[in-house]
Formats: sequence, structure tokens, C-alpha cells
Amino acid sequence: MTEVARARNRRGEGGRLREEILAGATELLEETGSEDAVTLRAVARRVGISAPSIYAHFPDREAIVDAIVDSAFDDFNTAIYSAIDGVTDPLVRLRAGCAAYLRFAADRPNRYKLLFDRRDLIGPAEHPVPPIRTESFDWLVQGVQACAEAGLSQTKDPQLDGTAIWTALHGYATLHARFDVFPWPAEDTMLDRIVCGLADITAAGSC
Amino acid sequence: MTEVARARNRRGEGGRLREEILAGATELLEETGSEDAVTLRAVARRVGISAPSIYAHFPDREAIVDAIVDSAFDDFNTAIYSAIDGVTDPLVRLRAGCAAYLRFAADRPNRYKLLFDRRDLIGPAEHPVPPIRTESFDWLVQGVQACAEAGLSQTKDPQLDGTAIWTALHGYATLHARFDVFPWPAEDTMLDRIVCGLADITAAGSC
DNA sequence: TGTACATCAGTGAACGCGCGTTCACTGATGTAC
DNA sequence: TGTACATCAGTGAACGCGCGTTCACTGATGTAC
Repeated sequence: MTEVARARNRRGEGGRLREEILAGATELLEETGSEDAVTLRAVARRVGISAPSIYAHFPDREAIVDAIVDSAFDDFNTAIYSAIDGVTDPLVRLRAGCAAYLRFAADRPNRYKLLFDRRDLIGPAEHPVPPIRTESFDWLVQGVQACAEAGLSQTKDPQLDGTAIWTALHGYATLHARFDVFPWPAEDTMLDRIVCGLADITAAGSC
Repeated sequence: MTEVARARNRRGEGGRLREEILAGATELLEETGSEDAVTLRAVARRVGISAPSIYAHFPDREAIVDAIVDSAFDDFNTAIYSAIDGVTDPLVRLRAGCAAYLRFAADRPNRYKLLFDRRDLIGPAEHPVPPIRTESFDWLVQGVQACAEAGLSQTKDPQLDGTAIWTALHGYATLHARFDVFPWPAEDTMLDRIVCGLADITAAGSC
């Protein structure tokens, strides 16, 4: 790791360390895939500071992880919305969003895991699950709706179908990342199957 | 917890402690939902023995968790196969299996999590992911196939569709357990949507 | 039937570790006069 | 322009904790004679 002494920030720039702490903690989380790896001491080692210095910027350990989760949600939403931005054909748009979803999960599995796959499913609930950030989901329902309006889908319930697509994408993303050995179909094939099957797509072409 | 002194096993019955250790560890895992909660000391406290006694029955901490995972897979497979046993109508059988899948996950979320949702997606891989136990999966592909042979499904690829259904079931099971707050559709509705959409069911009735 | 003894099922103390957190502190940087 | 001083950005030692693991041990149970 970083053994070189780190230059102290200048006066008034102490806030920089906050960014360095977050960056170090994020690296740790992405490399190890474990929230437990984000200890104050490990973060401090990575950043090149002493552990108590962190208290000037975060009240406790959990606050660091929370901050990372927030920025992970932002990244995730940006990835999806920039993939569908400007795409007008509803079916192409829906597929592009789903493809971006899977790409994000495949490229940064540990970051994705942080969003929907965190610990304590039931657990002691000391830290209750934050309300799900639904902007990660709205584009999906709207996408199904748009396909229906364009006559490309026979959906009877866009909310239901959007939810079903979400669960399938999530299930595929997590299982695929976890079980390399399984004989997975090609990602595009899987994507077509999920979107066409669950959004009731009737158009010709890939479906 | 158990404060009463535990009676020592009689000669030749030392093996009993192995079962007590497994039972205690399983309780711990199901109550907390965290593999980290299964420490040798916590298990020992629960069972009412001293921590070093565990070494007579398990070489290390990880061996306990591994043993629990094995028995969780057995439970899971039993739950599904006993639900479809004797059901001859292919579509009813497929739905019954999927329903049993979701019921297992809903009733024992932390046990389910142990099967497909364990830690270290990528991680340091000190303990490589065990090969997936595919008997948990075969019934699904065979179920789709049977529907196709009975003229109930238009599937073009039972393996693909079975995989897709698996991912959707898994995604639904984990997300539903995790986000109570989300406006989930009724479980039956979701189940129909997944099975009918992804297995290309053409039959009248619930689809 | 009685007793010496081997064995089995555990125990208790101790080790070194990494952790979160606290506390009193240091020393460079900038500012007031 | 020079200097005393306040402030800011951190440090280093220490605390108590729970952990996995080791080690030498104990004392009840059963067995051989």
C-alpha cells in the first residue's frame, strides 16, 4: 500500500481528506466485496493517515458506508439514464436501459451489490434498510408503458411487468456474478428473453 | 440464553455434540442472517459448552458454515421435490415447484440466502464458491420441457427459459425479502407473470 | 464383587490479533498588530 | 517588516472488546483383572 508520508492539507483545505477517505473506502469495498473490510483502520492505512483523523469527517464507521452507498446509487442511475438518453424508439430504449443495468452489474459487481444486495436481510436491524431509491426503477415501468402505447407490447399491467423485469435483471446479475461455472446463455440472449417475455413484446425482430 | 449447566454426553456419545453445535450455529445464522455471527465463541455460548470443545468436531470455523450450507441445500431440494411429487399436469407441476421455491425463500429468508446469496461475489476468494448444486435447477428445465411436450408452451429453448425463470424467482425472492416498503404485487400474481411470460405459456386459464 | 486404570468428553487460562473509540498532544500555517 | 499567537490538520498511545486457536489439564465413565 501507500507507504510514503502523505502531505498534510493546507489550511482551509482539510475537507479534502473527506474525499480521500471516501475514495479509499470505495476502493476497499470494490476490491474485497465486503462491507466488513471497510474498517476505520483499514481505510486510514489506505489513505495514509492515522485512524482517529477520520473522526473529523465522519461520526462513525457506518457513516462512511452510507456515503458510499449514496454515491453508488448516483453512479448507477447515471449509467442507466445516459444509456437511454435520446433514444426514442420505445423498445430499443427499454432494451438499452436493461443492457446498461446488466453492464453496470457485470463491470462493477461489488458496487452493484451495495445497492440491492446488502447484508442483514432480516438480522438485528440495528440499521434499518433505507427506503429504496425508486428513480432506479421508474424508467423501467415507463419503458414498458411506452412500448404498450406504441403498440409494441400487449402488457396488461406495466407496473407488474416492470417489477418482473427488475427482479429478473437483478437475479441474473447476482447469480451470474456469483456462479461462473453455471452454463449461462449469452447475455444478449438472456436480455431478449427477459424483456420480450416479461414485457409481452409482440414486435417482430429480436423477439 | 442457556445458563444451565449442560450435561456431559456419555461415553461413545460424544458425537452428539456435533449435532448440537450444528443446531446452535444454524439458529444463530437464521436469527441474525449474518455468517459473521457464527463465531466459535457464540456457538459455544449458545450450546452451553466451552469454545475449544468445538475443535473435537470441526477443524475450523468455516467447516461449520459449510456443513450448514449442505443441509440447507438438502432442505431446499426436499421442499421443492415434495411439492411437485405426484403432480402430473405439467403446468400445475411447474407452478407448484416455483411456488415452493418462493415459499421456502419467504419462510426462511436467511436460510435461502445461504444457498445463492452468500458473500464474496468477487472478494479475495480464500474460499472459492462451491460448484452450484444443479439438482436445485433441473426440475425447472424439465418442467418447461414437459409443458412444451404437452402443447402448453411455445418455448424455443427450455434450458434458456428455465434459467430465466430461475433468475426471476431468485431476484424476486431476495428483493422482496429485502425491501418491504416497495409496492410488491401479490406473490401469486408475480408467480404467474414469471412462469407464463418466461416459459412462453399459451394455455388459457391463469395465464 | 472390588479396585486400579485407560479413555473419553470436555474445561479454563492464555496467546496475539484487529477492531472502534477516547484523549491529550503537536507542529505547521496563517493572521493581527 | 517582524513577531507573537490562534487555529487548523492531524498524531500516537492507550482503553477494552471479541475473536480463533493452543495448551495443559480434569474428572466422570467404563473396563480389565
